[in-house]
Amino acid sequence: MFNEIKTHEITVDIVILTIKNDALQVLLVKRNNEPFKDKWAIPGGYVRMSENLDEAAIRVLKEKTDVENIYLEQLYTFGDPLRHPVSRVITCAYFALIRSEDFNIVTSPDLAWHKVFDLPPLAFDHKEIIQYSLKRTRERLEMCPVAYQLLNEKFTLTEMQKAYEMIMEKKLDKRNFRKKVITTEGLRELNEFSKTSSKRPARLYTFETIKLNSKRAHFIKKTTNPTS
Amino acid sequence: MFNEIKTHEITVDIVILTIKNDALQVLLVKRNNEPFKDKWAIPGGYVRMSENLDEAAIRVLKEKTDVENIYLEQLYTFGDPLRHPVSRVITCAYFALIRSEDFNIVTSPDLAWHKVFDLPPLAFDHKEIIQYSLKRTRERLEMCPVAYQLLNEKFTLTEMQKAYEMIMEKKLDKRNFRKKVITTEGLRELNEFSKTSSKRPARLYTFETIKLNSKRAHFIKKTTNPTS
DNA sequence: ATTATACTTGTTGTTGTTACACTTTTTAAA
DNA sequence: TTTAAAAAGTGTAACAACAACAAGTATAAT
Repeated sequence: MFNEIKTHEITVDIVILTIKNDALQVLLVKRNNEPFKDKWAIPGGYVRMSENLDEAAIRVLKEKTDVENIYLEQLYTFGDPLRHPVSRVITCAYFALIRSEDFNIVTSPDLAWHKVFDLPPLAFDHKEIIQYSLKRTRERLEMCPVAYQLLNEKFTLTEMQKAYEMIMEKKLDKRNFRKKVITTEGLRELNEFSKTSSKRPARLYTFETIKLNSKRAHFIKKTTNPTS
Repeated sequence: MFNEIKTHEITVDIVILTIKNDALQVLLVKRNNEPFKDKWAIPGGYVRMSENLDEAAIRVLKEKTDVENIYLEQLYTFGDPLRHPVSRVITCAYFALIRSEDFNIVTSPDLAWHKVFDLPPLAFDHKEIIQYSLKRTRERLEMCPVAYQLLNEKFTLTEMQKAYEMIMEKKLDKRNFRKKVITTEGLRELNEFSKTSSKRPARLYTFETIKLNSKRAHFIKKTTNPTS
C-alpha cells in the first residue's frame, strides 16, 4: 500500500507557563528556520533514538531555553498529517508551570514571554497546544493549589487569588478564597509583608514543599455552568 | 551525531474495557508475529502517513476487532527506547469504555476478554498501559457517571454500584450510593425488573444519552486517604 | 489631618457527605 | 403453606463544605 511508510518524525514541544507582570505568560522562541521562519513557537525539538519522551523534553528545553529542573508533564500528542506543512511530524506536547523568578531566563529578540491571552501568530498548531495546556492547568487548579508553582516563592494571598482568577477566567470571592486557601496543607504564613504598593502592605505566605495530589482534593470547585 | 536518526515507528494501542461476568475486563489479541509471538497484547497497529492519531486508532480497532463507533480517548504516549525489543516504536495509547452487549465481538483463541485484575503475561509495556487506563477510568468516574458506558443499556443500581466498587477498588455504602445516583441527570427509572437472580427482582434503570462532563461534576468523591 | 487604596476579617443559610439498620419482596426448600 | 435465605429497597441525623454577603484597618501620599 503506497503512502504508508511506517516511520514519522517525532518532536516534543513544551508549553512553559508563568505569571509575570500580573499576566499569565508563555515562553516562546522565534523560529530561525523554515517552515514558519521568524514566527513564534513553543520550544521544541526532535526526539532522539536513545531517549524517552520525558528525556527528550528535558533536553530540548535545556538546549533552547537553558531552563533545567522543572516539573514537566506530558500533555497530549498532536498528530494531524497536515500540522507540519512539509513533512509528517507528530509532536508530543509537554507542559510546565514555573516561577519565573526561579530561572535566569535571558530573554532576547528570539526568546521571550508572551501573554497567553494576547499571543502573536504562532507556528504550526502551537496555538491549539497552548489552549490545551490552559485547559489542563485549570484541571490541575481544581485539584490542588498548583498556583504556587507559578507565583514567586513568597506571595500575597491577593496575588494568588489574581492568579486563580486569571487562569480560571472568573472572579472569586475574596473571603471565601482566603478561607479555603488558609486551610491548605503546606501553606505557611510569614511574618513579612510586601510593600510594593503604596497602600497597606499585604502579608506574605509561602508553600512548604508539598506532595502534589495531597489530601485536599478539590481546591477550586468546578463551576456548575449550564453545560455550555 | 550518530544514533540520532529522526524518524521513529509510531503505533496506536487501544485499551478497551468493559464489565462482563461481574468483572472488569479488557479486550486482548494474541500476537501472531514476533516479537512476543503468542503473547497477549492490547489491539494496536502502525499509524499511516495519511491519517491522524484518532483516525489510526479507529482504523486499527476496526481491523483487529471489528469494533466500530465507540468513544475513544487518547490516553498517554509511551516512548521508552526499550519498550520494543527490536526497533524504536513509540505508541500513542487510547482507551475506551464499552458495553460488551453492544458489540458482536466474536471471541476466539486469538481475541478474548481478560479480567483486568487477572491478566496473562502481556507483550511490550502493555501491562503498564492497562494500569494507566485504569487510573484514567477512575478519574473519569470521579467526574461523571461514565460507568453507564460499561454496563448494559438497562441495568440495576446494584450492578452499577458493583461496577464502581470494582473500578475504585473500595466498598460503597448502598444507601448513599443510590441517593447520589438517583439525582444524576439523565438517569431514568424504568418499569421493568431484572429477574436474573432467583431472589427479589431489581428495578432496571437506563441512561438517556447525556452529554459527558455535564453539570454534575464530581460523581464519586475522592477518598481523603492520608496521602498514601 | 485627610484621603485614597488595598488588606483583612466572620456569619449564616444551603447543600452535600457520611454513618448507620431494618423492612420488603421473591424463590426455593421443607 | 409455612419457613428460610438472599438480595432489594428505604430515612435520618450529625457534620463538613460552599456561597453569599459588608464593614473596619493599615499605609502612603497629599
